[in-house]
Amino acid sequence: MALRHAVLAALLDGELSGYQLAKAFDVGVANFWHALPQQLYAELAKLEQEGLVAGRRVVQETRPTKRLFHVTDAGLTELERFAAAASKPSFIRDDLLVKVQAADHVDAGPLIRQVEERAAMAEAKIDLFRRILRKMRGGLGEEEFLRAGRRVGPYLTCLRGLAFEEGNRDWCLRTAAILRERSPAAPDGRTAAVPGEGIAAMPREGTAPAPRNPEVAHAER
Amino acid sequence: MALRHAVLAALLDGELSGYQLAKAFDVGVANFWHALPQQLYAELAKLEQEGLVAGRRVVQETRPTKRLFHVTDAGLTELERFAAAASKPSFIRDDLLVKVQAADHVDAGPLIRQVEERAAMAEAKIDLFRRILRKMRGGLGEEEFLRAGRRVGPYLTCLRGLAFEEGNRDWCLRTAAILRERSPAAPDGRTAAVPGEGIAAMPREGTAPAPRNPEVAHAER
DNA sequence: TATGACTATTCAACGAATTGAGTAGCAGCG
DNA sequence: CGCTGCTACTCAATTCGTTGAATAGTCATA
Repeated sequence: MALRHAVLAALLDGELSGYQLAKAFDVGVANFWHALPQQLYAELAKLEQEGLVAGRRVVQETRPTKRLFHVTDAGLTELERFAAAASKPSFIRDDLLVKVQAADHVDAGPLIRQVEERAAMAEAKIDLFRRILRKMRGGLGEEEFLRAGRRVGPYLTCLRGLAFEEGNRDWCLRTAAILRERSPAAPDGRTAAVPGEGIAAMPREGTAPAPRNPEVAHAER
Repeated sequence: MALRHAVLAALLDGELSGYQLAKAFDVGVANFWHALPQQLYAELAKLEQEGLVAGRRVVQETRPTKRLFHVTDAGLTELERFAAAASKPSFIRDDLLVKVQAADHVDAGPLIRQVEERAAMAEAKIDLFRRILRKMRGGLGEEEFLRAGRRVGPYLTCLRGLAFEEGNRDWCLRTAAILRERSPAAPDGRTAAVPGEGIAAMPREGTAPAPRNPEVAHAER
């Protein structure tokens, strides 16, 4: 139930069309949420029905007519309500982490390549975020802007995005180096996986009073 | 289509029941994916049908009978295939970031409280991750373990989780401090929001050759 | 001796997200 | 002149994820 609020938050800085919104949410710049165009159009329609946003039609000379949306007072009230309610914890969902989790059972070559690719993507995002931050604070220094700037919300979320991508890059580079070193093969990848057993991955530590192994009989299937 | 692979990856270190799997995926320890028990039971059933995992029934004295699952050869092959295929970029979805994005339009008090609460949660996870890492590497130093340890996949993903939570904590503390300083009110929160206009949040920079403002006429609704 | 918490799983219903396709005019390129 | 790509949006199908509830025995706590 939070896409709607993400949309409201994104519209706070001025009118946007569904299309512009989609750009903002799609490409890397979605540093606080992610969504596809179809979802956004659908959400805008719902928000408009409920009176939380309002749109005005803008006819253009050379391009298709578009509709620019802005947050209404009711929308602001709803955002206020949302902001005061409890947040659910954020969680990561990342293909690449799943693959690294399985790293010891899987061909290291392609994995290393993907981790390094991801490092490069992170680097690109870091550059982008830095540019955006510079633009937002205008001539001011960061501390100054954060103390006195008019609108710091987007700046703060962008800072989080920056730190996230820096963490990503650092971890990817280190991980790639480690996997490369462990992988006895050619410098550009290409290895057979070394199976390797043991050492529990997940903790499954005694939260309960240690179930003193109540297993008794085994029947299959 | 990656929950299945997350399950396979989690089962690599030994048999788990749906329930145990749910624990691992639910509480903080899901440092590479997140899912609810119902999803996991459903996914296990599908995986079993497709022969990617196999379960054996374990009758227990005092507790309900459970089924322990392990990855089959076909499952390993599928993981291998997955690991070699392209990854989709990871994205963040976080309520709290949405709220901070709207920080300038919203009551600062509850927000600050939530950000600080999140910092504390991050701290707790940091402790947990550090304990897990220590346990995984046994007596060895980190570098040593990463060079020579048998199973580094889970260690590496846990390192990412640790760095993520450290980033979370640092950002939350800084953000809380900034919002507190900007908020003219009592030291424990309670402020009226300062509306404030301008400054574009999203970049919407000229990716296309600068649409030289083709707006012409406005009609409403 | 209730009470609630844990183990272990299943079912149903709903809402959210992804996939894929389609429309249609304009701009720039070779 | 045809091609690709951009703006701007819509529709349908399907899968994925969340919410809520139920069952049923065991164990520790008050």
